[in-house]
Amino acid sequence: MDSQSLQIFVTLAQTQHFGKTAALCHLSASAISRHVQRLEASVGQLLVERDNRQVHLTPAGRHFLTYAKQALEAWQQVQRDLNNHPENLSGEISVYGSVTASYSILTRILPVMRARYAGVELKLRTGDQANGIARVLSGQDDCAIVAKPTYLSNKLEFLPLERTPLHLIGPKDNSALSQRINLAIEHSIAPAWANLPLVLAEYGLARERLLQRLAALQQIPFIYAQVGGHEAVVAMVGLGLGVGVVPELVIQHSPMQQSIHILPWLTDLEPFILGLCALRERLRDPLLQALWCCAKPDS
Amino acid sequence: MDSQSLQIFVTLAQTQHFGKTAALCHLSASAISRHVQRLEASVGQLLVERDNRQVHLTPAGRHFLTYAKQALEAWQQVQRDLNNHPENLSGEISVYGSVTASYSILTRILPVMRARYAGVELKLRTGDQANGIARVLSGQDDCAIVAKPTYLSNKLEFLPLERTPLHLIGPKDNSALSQRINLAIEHSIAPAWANLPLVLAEYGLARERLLQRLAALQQIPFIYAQVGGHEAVVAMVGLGLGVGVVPELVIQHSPMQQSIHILPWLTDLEPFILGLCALRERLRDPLLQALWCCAKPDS
DNA sequence: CATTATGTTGCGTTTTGCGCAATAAGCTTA
DNA sequence: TAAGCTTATTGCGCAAAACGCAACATAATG
Repeated sequence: MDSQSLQIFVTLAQTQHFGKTAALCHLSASAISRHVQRLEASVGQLLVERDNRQVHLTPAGRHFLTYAKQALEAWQQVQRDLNNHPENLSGEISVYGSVTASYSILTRILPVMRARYAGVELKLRTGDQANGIARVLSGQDDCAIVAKPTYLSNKLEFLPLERTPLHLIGPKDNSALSQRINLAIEHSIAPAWANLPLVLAEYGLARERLLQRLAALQQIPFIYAQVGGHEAVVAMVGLGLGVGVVPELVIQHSPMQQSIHILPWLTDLEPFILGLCALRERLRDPLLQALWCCAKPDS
Repeated sequence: MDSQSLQIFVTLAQTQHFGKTAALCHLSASAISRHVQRLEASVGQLLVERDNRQVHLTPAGRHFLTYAKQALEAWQQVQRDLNNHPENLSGEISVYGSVTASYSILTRILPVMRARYAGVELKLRTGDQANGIARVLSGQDDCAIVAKPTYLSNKLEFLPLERTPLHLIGPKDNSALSQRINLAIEHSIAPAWANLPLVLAEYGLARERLLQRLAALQQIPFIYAQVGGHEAVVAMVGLGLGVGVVPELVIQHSPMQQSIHILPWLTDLEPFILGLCALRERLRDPLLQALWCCAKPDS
């Protein structure tokens, strides 16, 4: 028995759907399936009636659900008690991050913070994710959602939260560029980087990794445009202006998702590790600690 | 959070000693240490004050202990509920196994059975472990504690419970045999099997694995004696009559433990997987099911 | 009858957990 | 004070568990 499996079971009971549960729990459907199977094996009883079309709880499952909810509640309670969350804690923390990062990460953290510390105001500042570390170091913001850089100042503390791969994307329209790309893909021809207009972030990890990689391939890139933020890269690529490298999360949350596609080149770029970053010194602030605790997996 | 870690924490709180906790939980001390560290990390609070000489709980640890006990109790309760243990279940089950097997495995299962089903009488029959499967197949006993054989009849169900390596043991006295062995070990000489008196079990997995292995090495064994049961092998080896192969568990529980030692040869024999074995057909009997549930790890 | 939606299974890869051995740190004894 | 013991922790190699992907099975839908 572990809290993750219980959480999954409770979610499944709510959604009545493996796929949706998988999305909510950041796992694959097969992982959900096996979690439930393990649970059933450990109690020796069928908990969920699966019907390939709809899922609903068995009587045993309903009983187990009340247990699971109570157990999770007790677990959260003991965590609150031990960190003796001063629920009258109040104040303001500023969090810096890209729109996308806020979307995917903050949506999980914010409700927990709200519930535990009604008095704490989170001030969200959005901008290019690549600026995050600088803004934390300079004290402009209390913490930031950033990708873990290769080297990290030891003044900073980093809490890893999510991992997302980097993809090379291209436009999906009927432009000459698209057709050239598709032709190359169909014939499994390596891309001609010197003729492939590149939309790059002005700075940041995605830019570095792409350029390093091309250098290693002894290719000279044709940089068409440099923009601030991955969201802008997706937008420009979607408009057919070139190809670019962005984290998968940005693609998933982009309104232009339909206008671009992932190209089968450079598929082994090192993925982004997204997480919270703050000055180690500042982490002694109870407000930041509270945020840190809420952000931790298995909160 | 998982039930194993909670159980470990509760045990540690009782024993106040990592080593003893490790033994009780069938783990190494380092594993215990890391379990506690994980727990502390997940609640963000020191739970145990370690002093390299004595361990005692912090205030947070005492609070967590009450939680852990309740959580484990609730978990056991929900398992009982779901299997709707008929506490007035009564009857008799016969369990066959060697003295050693009973010692190491039944001591864990019996208390649980007693607590849950006061009315069920467990009849323990001891004998050579190697007979277990035959006795179950012939219906003489309801179930047996046996080592998992290479091939298992599909009429049988096997529930793995413990794993214990096979060791080659020799006498520790000052006999000529001991001296010859020690000399060979000191000079890293391979054993001369043809001159090394072997004490073998009459039949069973340990015998098979040893003989197969020697055949693979193209060695002709000098079989000095064949006896029934691993315990007897240890006894004869302890008396200085030869060397033999027995599971580690048998050594640990043998009164002759001081008279023998493990030889550094044949160290990679496939280990024994000890567990419960019963006829699949008979497992529908609620009494056997009850025993099965109590035996399961994480009961 | 083909199609779509959805849960499960096989398989290769990654992550986690474990034991062993070395280490560190306190207590006891000479 | 130093040597010896006891006991928790850490580094490292390895084995088991968990995960994702893709293929599969099955039932509702058009």
